[in-house]
Amino acid sequence: MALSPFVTKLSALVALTGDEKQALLALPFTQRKIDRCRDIISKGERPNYLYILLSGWAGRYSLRPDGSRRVTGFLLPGEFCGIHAVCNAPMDHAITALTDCTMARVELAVFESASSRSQAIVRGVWAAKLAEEATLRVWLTNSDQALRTLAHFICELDARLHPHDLANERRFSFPLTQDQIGDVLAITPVHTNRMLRTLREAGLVIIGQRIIHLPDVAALRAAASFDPGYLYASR
Amino acid sequence: MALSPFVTKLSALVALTGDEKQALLALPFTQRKIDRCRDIISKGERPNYLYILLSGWAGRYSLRPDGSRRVTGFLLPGEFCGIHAVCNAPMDHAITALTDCTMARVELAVFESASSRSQAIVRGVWAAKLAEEATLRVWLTNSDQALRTLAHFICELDARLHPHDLANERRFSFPLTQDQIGDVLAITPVHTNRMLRTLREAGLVIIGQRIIHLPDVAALRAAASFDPGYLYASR
DNA sequence: CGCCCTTTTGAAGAAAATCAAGGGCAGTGG
DNA sequence: CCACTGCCCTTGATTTTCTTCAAAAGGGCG
Repeated sequence: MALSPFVTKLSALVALTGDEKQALLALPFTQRKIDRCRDIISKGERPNYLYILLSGWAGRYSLRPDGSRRVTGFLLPGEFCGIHAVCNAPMDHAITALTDCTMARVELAVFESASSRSQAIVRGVWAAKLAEEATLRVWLTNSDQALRTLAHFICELDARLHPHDLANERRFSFPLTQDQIGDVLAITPVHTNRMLRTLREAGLVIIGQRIIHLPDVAALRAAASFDPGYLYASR
Repeated sequence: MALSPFVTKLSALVALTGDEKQALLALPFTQRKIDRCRDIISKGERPNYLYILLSGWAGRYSLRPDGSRRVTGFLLPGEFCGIHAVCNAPMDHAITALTDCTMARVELAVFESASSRSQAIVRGVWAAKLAEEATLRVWLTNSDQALRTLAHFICELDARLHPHDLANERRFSFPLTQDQIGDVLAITPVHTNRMLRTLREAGLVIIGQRIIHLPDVAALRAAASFDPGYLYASR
């Protein structure tokens, strides 16, 4: 069931019937692997597909006049992009593989015909879009202090990766380099390193060997003033 | 023709037929004035209307944990908000009157029935939404240096207010205080003042008496690395 | 005039960038 | 098996950018 992460993701946003889930799982798609650091969609492109991330982490980014990169959003397994294309607009930004990725591509026309038969699917896509927009606003609002921004970002990743996990301690794969984190938070890698050290010394976040350990999620969320409401993942 | 700014705005994004324009102008609406600094839509609300700004400037904003405000987007005459509500989601942010405003409200059901009869109107709304999203990404990407961010912001306002003006010199009403600009750029009002002085001394931007004067738009755009493509206002 | 709001400027301090240098570790090739 | 290389992480010292605190000046309006 290769598309099942997509179904899981949509189910977190809206209630889907068994038939709707089956329809999604039955969508025809092509699959391909993308190496880390390669673009999945380039700026200016007009994609003809709905792209669904099956494994790995990907990111939306833009370039500054000086050539530096700013990551403006994340794609985690089950999440999608390319929807842009419904109005045939060129991409205003690019999407890149932050780790090695596996992507599924569904032809837009095929997906549209499936969604035309289900109001819930349409609402799910809308909800995902709204959450993305809300996330952009949260990132804008939170960009005042690097330490809190970093803590908030880690909370967001945790909440998006484990929407139903109620435990207060977490340990999960965290494949980003400090350079990449810097591109996300708009700070230098040196400063990223120092802020991570501060969080480590506070006993809130330990990263090592591409694994992150959060000994006390509640304390981390408090430090970050994190409220997951903007992710619209209440279901 | 009270809704004509709305028609003008949509026309800038998609081609509308005479019939479509007439249908929009014939939409029933209620009108009201909102004083500066008062909220138009609050956070958490589920608006039942499409709100169209007829005069004045409004802004989307969120509050930080410390109570300070971050403006995450602008509404200029003819632009709208409340579309959020199509999926009955609560507002993740609030909308406030940055100056005294006049707003029109159209019942969502009424607007939806009008748009169901015109694919162009639907595409116009989508295009506006995409431009808004692209703008959020540009703001995120550009938040590295206060001077360039300020110059870029002024370029954006100019481009949105005068999409068809090809002259290189501009003079127009600019009702924001330096406090408000600070809330937009996420810098202190003191620093806003200093950056404005720098732009004034460079002969790029002169603000006084709620009027802004741009003696050399091309030079300002160059200094800001401003490219209006993300506004999707090519028409 | 006197009040409030806004703008302006100065001086000191905090936050983050920049510059620079090592160190660990995995993979590669002799 | 070990040296080499490339990538990533870590830390220190210095400089730039922006904030904070404080004070004063301008402008519109009762």
